Amino acid sequence: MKSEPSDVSIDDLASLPDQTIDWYGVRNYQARNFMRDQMKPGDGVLFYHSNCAAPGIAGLAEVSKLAYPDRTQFDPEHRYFDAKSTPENPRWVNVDVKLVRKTRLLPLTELYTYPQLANMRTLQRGNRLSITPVDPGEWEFIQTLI
DNA sequence: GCCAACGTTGGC
DNA sequence: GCCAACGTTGGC
Repeated sequence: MKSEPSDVSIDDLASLPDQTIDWYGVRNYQARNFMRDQMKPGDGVLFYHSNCAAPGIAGLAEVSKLAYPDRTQFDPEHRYFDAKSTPENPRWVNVDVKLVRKTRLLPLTELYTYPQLANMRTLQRGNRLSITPVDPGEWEFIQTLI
């Protein structure tokens, strides 16, 4: 799961109550569907810093709550407000994510060097999704790097 | 700041 | 339903 550290960094997550955040702001249907349909409490999460000087995996986290309506879509003052969404028929959802532990920064440039990760979805050319599945083999390999 | 890639919008 | 225009993502 990608987060811009200028918005929410791994250290920000560590300082939050219960070290947990609602993963608000996803406004892409594919990424939303991953949260809605594939993610359940206890699932492992790679917390990734994107759009920053040192992009890469910054920590391990886990899903701590099933997907539910994203609070920010209903708030007209919020940058993620969606006028077409209603509480009766919400368009956007998010899961909650809880920190497991901060890791060393595993840079994107390093991830690209491992043949074991050659097919990792988030590393594929042109991928822009902020949330992508990680294969079990990729997950296990990454555990050995951090 | 550039730009490739790709998603969304809206006229027709 | 097509597709041009536009917006966003995110590495570099």
